[in-house]
Amino acid sequence: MMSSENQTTRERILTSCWHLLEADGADTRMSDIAKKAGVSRQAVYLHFPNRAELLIATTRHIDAKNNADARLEGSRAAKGADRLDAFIDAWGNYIPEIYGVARALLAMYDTDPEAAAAWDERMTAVRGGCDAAIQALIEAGQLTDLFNRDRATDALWALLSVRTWEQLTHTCGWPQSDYIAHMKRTAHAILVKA
Amino acid sequence: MMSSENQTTRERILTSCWHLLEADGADTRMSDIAKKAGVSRQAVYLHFPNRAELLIATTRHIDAKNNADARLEGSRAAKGADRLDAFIDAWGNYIPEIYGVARALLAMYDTDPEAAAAWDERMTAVRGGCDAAIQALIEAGQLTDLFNRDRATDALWALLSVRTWEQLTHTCGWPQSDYIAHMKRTAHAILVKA
DNA sequence: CGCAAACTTTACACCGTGTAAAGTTGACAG
DNA sequence: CTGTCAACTTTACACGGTGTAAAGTTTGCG
Repeated sequence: MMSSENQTTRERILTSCWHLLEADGADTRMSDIAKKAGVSRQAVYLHFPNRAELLIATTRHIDAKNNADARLEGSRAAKGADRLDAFIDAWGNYIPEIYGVARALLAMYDTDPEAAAAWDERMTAVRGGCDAAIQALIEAGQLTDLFNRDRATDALWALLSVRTWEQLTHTCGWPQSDYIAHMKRTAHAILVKA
Repeated sequence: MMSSENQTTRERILTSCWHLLEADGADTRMSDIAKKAGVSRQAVYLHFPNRAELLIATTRHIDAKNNADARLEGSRAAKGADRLDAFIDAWGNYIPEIYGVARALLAMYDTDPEAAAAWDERMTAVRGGCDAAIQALIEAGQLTDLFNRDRATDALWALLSVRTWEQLTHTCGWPQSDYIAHMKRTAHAILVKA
């Protein structure tokens, strides 16, 4: 059934989508993507049922290309506050990679339930990473008394949101390295026992 | 020219828009607003040239109803870290008031330049408030050495963003008072000299 | 009476998404 | 060399929301 040929076109659509979202922004149209992939607009619908699913598939494609799981699991060895830092490094430096698609998905969050569900799923996974980092702090006896586990996870999760990254790096123009440093400092200041 | 009658209809549209955005969310249509105001959809266009301008006018209307300026200027008397707290109280407790319109405006940020400009203008004003609070810290010799004035303002601004408020109170379900307390604690932890 | 402002009603252009279906192309199986 | 099947193209269209256009209605008022 020609799976290698099929993959090639499908992949061309995915990477076109990816690159357009990175460059042109969240309002990229189906026809733009098709054009860039060198394919008719209808052909896109042969591979993806709708815009939301295309975007979702694109995130998965990016994850695969970036070994996302490996990058985000790399922090497992570290203990206590070191693990917190490792997680901030891993996730904080992964945000730029997915930012384009994230923006597009967020833009349709209010109108498209499928897009909302896809985004929520991803963010839940990130929250899982936050929780693991907090758990490591607890095990090392380093978590402030001011938070229980849930609240500490919420606080870290909010701190590391894509929108906060967007504001500091894009709106305020902070270099990525400054963003990472600031997040580590802030996370320590609010979460780690003195 | 019947300015009181005119105002009445215009105001009915504005408050309808306001309440619908608070209840139904950011995807409220022009026709919904018209219906709620007891007026034809076309009549809305007699008062506002387009959706963006209606939303902008609605924020101004809300500001007027809430004495926004007074609330946000109330912190002027306080000095140093007290002023920081006063600003967090004022702005943090004002966010819920404008959240509905903010969401709608943000939703069209990517597609409508007018909406983007209006939002940016408002957020610049908030940044001004952040800057004044940081300035108060500097004057009291209480700002950490780790930040210069600009960076400290950026950090506070990002911390107090509408989206972070949204995530903590809506997604995580924090009570408003917990949000305020957490923001004060965090702002102190990262900005105020020990 | 007659004008004018505020509004209604009807109609339509525009855009982007998604559906539907008939036509083209090329590989490969018998 | 022929028939078939999958991948893709082309054309056409329905839908929903925004915004424009223009003719009609109501009401107050000089």
